[in-house]
Amino acid sequence: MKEDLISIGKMAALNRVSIPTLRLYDEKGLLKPRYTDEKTGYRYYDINQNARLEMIVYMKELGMSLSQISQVLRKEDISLIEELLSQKNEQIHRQMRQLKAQHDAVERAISSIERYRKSPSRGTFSLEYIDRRFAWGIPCSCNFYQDDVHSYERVLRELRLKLEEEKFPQIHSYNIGTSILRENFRKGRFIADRIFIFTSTRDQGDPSGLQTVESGMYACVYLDNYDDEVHFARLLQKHCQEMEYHVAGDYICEVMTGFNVFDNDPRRMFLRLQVPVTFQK
Amino acid sequence: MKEDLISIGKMAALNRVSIPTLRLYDEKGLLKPRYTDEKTGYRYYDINQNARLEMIVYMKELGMSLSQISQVLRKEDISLIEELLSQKNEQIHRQMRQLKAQHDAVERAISSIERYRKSPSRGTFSLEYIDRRFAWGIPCSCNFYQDDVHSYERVLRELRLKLEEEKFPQIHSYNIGTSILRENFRKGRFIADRIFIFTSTRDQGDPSGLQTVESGMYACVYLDNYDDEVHFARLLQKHCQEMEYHVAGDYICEVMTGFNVFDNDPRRMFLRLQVPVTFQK
DNA sequence: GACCCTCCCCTTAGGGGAGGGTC
DNA sequence: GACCCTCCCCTTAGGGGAGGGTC
Repeated sequence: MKEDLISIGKMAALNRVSIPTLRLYDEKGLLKPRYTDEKTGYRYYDINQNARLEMIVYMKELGMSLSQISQVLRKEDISLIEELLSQKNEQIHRQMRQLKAQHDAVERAISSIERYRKSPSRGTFSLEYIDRRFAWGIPCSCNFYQDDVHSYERVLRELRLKLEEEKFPQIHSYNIGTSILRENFRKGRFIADRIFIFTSTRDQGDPSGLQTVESGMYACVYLDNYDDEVHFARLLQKHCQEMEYHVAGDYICEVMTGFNVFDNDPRRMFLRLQVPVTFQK
Repeated sequence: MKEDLISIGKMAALNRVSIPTLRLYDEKGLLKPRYTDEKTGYRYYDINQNARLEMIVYMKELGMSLSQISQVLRKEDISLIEELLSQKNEQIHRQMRQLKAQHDAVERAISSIERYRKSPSRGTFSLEYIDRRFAWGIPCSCNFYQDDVHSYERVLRELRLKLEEEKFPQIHSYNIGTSILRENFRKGRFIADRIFIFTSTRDQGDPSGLQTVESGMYACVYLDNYDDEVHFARLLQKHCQEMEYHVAGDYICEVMTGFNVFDNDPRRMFLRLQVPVTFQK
């Protein structure tokens, strides 16, 4: 009988677990040594306890927590295992979706930084083809072009609140845009129309308010400070006149990156002002 | 100036984080309040600190740890962010692979339990078509049919050790098999040949020793205790003779489930003894 | 009265000691 | 001399108090 008993070190080596792990399992009641010396406190395991330890290791591989494992071992109920495994399966699916969303967000962040690196200098005009985008947003509750300096941030907070209600994941990783209606822009009236995020794909359950921003040629100007938006928007408008571009849609101010760690000035951002244009042939 | 300062509660509500979170960020130096009253300890934030808090929340969404975030914020180095994001991307891929493996293991466990529920009673003979399987294993270092009672477990441990060296994931979730060469089985000589795991797919990097177990008709018998293997293997052999099956390959003893929590007897398992057969037409 | 403060304890699954006995 | 013991502290990112001051 006695020769079947093995020390904690042997038991640990046999099953490739650590000694502290076995002590923890003893404490939690997951695996009590067959015999514990009352005087010395030495733990002695029966070699047949390997099977139980293997079960524990197996269930841990399945991603079960120690308390779940201990439940299963106490009740010896196969239905309970099945239930826990089904739950586990759902949890894994949730984690996968989350990981996928996180991956997308990281990818967005990386290309956003890359784009920032290669951004043209302040005041550069461009004429670019921009692919179709999708936008989700709300009307601006106040005109931040006129109101006080914090009104833009209030509007932004309203948007974020709505996004959270709609359960958008990673809400900080989308480009933000604000628009001015075509007619207002053409006449130099700065009246904020909508605020929204751009999302290139429509995979997140397609919240009802998703709008399409059509592809096309856009006249753009780049800048790096929010305070200069109005000034450069006027220059953009003049630029369109000079180049004889026909303004074909609403003006958009797009924040190209959420990253502005390198500067503590919150008004400093990487912006692209843009307006869709067509040409007389 | 003063009217821009807001209390911790306001700051928390504005950014939808908790008050303890803000206290933690203060302590860790991630976000120090603009002003802290020396007498009362009250924290007062500047409304412009929202931007920094948003950055922190954003980086957390990307899955970065607080210490990484604090690094980034201290150094204000965009290359560091890019590096961390690339690392993060790799980490996400690792986690995805791991999650996938865990999912497969859980699925295996669930169908294994389902199969156990529907298993025929002890001693039932069957003639089944078994699809092609893959096996990875080692020769048995001793003949556990003859040696002492623990020799099977020693051989099993050797297998597990090798599996770990080969970096098999979730090594407890595969069915285990042991084989006897065809000639030995036919002549009633119980000499253990190989011990291995069955893996239905060959997706895990295809370790070199992977062998194919061909599909075909198998004569089988089910039982629930390891100690009865030899007895039922002989019955299986006799059964083949009676039914005029031609034994066409090696005998295999397959452990159908890793789950034996419902019984503390380690020799109690759900087994299917099997041998491939052909027929005289 | 609502808000804020500083402790302090709690959560997972162990790892890494120190200081002291035991095979 | 190698092995084992019991504390005790440490890791993440906060959450939930208690007990006591503050807007």
